[in-house]
Amino acid sequence: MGRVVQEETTRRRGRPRDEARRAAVLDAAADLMLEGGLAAATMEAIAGRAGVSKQTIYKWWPSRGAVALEGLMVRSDPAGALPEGASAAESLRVLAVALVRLVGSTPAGPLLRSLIADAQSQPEVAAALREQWLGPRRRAAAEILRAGVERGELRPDLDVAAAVDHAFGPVYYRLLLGHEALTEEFALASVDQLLRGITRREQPPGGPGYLDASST
Amino acid sequence: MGRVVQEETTRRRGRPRDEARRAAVLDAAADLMLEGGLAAATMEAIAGRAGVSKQTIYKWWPSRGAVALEGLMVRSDPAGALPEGASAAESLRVLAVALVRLVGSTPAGPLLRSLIADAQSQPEVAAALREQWLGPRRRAAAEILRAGVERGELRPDLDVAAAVDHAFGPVYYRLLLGHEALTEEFALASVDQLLRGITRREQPPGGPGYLDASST
Amino acid sequence: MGRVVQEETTRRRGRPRDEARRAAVLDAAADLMLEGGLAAATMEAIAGRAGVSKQTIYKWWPSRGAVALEGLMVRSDPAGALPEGASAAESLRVLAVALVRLVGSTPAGPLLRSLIADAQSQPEVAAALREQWLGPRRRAAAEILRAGVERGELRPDLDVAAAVDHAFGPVYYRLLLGHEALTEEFALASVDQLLRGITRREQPPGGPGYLDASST
Amino acid sequence: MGRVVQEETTRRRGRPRDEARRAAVLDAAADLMLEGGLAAATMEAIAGRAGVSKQTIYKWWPSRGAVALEGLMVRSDPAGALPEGASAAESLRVLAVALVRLVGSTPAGPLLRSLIADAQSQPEVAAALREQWLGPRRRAAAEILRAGVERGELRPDLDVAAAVDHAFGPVYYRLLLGHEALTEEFALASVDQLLRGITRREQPPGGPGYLDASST
DNA sequence: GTGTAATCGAGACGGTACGTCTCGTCTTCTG
DNA sequence: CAGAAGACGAGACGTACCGTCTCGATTACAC
Repeated sequence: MGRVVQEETTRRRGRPRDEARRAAVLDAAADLMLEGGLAAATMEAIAGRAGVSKQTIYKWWPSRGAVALEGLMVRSDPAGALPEGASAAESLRVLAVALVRLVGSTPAGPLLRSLIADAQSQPEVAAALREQWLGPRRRAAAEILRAGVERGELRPDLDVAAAVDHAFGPVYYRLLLGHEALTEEFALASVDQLLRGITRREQPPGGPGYLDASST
Repeated sequence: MGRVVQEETTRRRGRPRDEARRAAVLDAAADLMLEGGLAAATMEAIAGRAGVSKQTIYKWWPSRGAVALEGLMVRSDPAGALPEGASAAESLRVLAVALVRLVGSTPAGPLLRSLIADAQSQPEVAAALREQWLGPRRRAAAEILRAGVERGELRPDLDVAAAVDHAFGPVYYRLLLGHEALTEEFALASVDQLLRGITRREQPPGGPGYLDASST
Repeated sequence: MGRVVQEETTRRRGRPRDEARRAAVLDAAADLMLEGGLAAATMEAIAGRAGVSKQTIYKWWPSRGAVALEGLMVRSDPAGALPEGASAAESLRVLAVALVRLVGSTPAGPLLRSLIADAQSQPEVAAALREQWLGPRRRAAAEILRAGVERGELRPDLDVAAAVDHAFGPVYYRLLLGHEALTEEFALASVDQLLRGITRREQPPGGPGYLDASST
Repeated sequence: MGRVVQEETTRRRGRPRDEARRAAVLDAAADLMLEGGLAAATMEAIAGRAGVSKQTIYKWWPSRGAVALEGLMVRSDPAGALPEGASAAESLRVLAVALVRLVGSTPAGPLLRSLIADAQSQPEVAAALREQWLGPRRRAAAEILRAGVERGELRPDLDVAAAVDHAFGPVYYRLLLGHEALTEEFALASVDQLLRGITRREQPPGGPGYLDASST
């Protein structure tokens, strides 16, 4: 009945983990990345800022990347309610806007950039990032697309994985390269651009016009 | 019309820069990044491998990022001949394939990943990367798109910058996140997906079908 | 006449101290010092080896030195029976051989070396060592010498404290520096060398008087 | 002819070692041991006090013990002139007084105590200490004794190594245990006590023969 | 029996120092 | 005088113990 799993049946021995410190570490890491970029978020700085010893951090996280990843997961709520019964198009737009808001207005942005940077040289970070961050989000988007195909909204020959890349790749591109501002309009334009190519057309011009996306 | 700038007019005094060493440094850096990832390409390792003193490297490059950037520029030839008189669609496809080949089959891939990682914490690296790497490539693509608009191939209300992001963002996304293979087919699919949305349609289905891209 | 103080008059409440663990700690400490030198006998290692928590050790001993000292006292039996009515010479020889056997063939050797090492930087250890270990032994030796003087065996102008140092100093010297083997023969030679200088002679010796040394 | 080995023939390349820093490290280590005992002389404290980075210390010395040993050697001048043509007795007295002055009035005392403490758990320190500190001093004393035997001053059946222990062992004993003051008078008394037993006598003594001790 | 009080294991925690690593600067000597 | 060789200060790395501090479980006396 209870949706909360009974995980406290076997009470572990010894002094229990101090959850306040766990949060302090995650906060400190996020703050430092916000302030000075990820180069400023050294283990020693995190420990100092959090008022925690380095050993405590190493006890619970294997690397700086793991701290950042957990901070990222904590700070990004579980996907935000997708509207029930919405079309694929509408659902994708919600996801895109949520992503931009998350990385643009919360500590999750610097955290995510930090993680992707670390992932370039640390395969474990890359794997964790794909599994814990990217995977769920891509699966959610893929599910939306698959449902759209089934409902006849989208072309039946759709390459779902590629479509997800087309929708969100441009957002990550701007996030990491910074050559242009990462706005909600841009994210919506990316989704709409995708939709223009994959929407099933009996009645062609039902989709949004290219630059009208933000006006929707 | 010579595209090579006359840079040797004023012969500088003293011993001239040893170009052989310059190349050795760039080679060593590229090799190390290929072998052990960018974490292996420390300044000391580069100096040792190149048979050059650290000081010589610092003399000519301000940071490890600068070395990588120059190595990247050296290794990526000036875009390869674009077919004269080709359509915007064809030109973009050529660019996309060239990009995937470059980052997928040459030392430029690891170098580029390294640079983007460093750029997350070093604004100078980010700026240099945008100016020297991204800028020229985006300008080339933008020019192609603008020409396409002028020739009436593409919609007149096209947001050129966004379109460039839509064409190449997915490629960088896969390059950096590694969740799916970065193939030429995928790059072509990205371009085609873009084209489907921005091609001017008197005759609607002239563009390629979504999954037929690679067969073109 | 009972030498054991009545210490159990006021039975304390609560769970009493577990004497088996007390012994386990002392054994573990001694074993570790035997095996890996005193550097191996960390508090954590002792606790682990003894199957006891660190807190239990800190409850009963203030420092590692205190553990070692108690281990040393436990392992060195109460002086061994000195022969009744023996001469000062014979008694000293017995003490010397007992000392060498103790430090050479039992865990007391490493324990003692450990304690003296710690005593160099921890005054409390030094004090405890002098009071509990060195003091009783030196007093026993001094008493033997004083008795010898009174019986007319030894010179009346004997500096007892210095004589004790001359008899046992060389033994500690070899124990700690390890430049030569610490054998029973050597210890006996040290005692005999002392005796040759302090034994009362029928005809006063031509050599230098014992306490006149500094006036030379 | 020159007794100094030509060690600079092959000039090494690169920046030469900074001798000022070498001295600063040795001074800092000695100072710290004087002030706070050897426990205060951590590598980090030495580095900080000397205004030198830790890495520089580790570059030239393998361990804290090595630093202390070199400081000890630097601070104890090469034996001080022994009087030419002096008797064995006089020479030993000079050595003994020099030793007490060294360890009692200079930083060499704490340094030596530190080294002997470390030697208890680090075999390399013990070996270095025996070879570089104890060896030369014991050899000098042994040579004095051997010369005394040859000149007929001392008994021909003298066990030289044991005699050296008898002369200096008591000094180290008091240095390390600290149960009594380590004065020059005490050191002289130790030497004289030894001499009383090993000086050749016109009329053979009634006391026990030097090497017969263990047969008693 | 049922508190009540101490002991004990387990282990989290803030610290300090360790010895290593790489960075970027500097100093000297060699070609 | 350019450049290699490399010494150096700085500072983060990840580890090891220290000594203190919760916890919950256990044990024995006292009521």
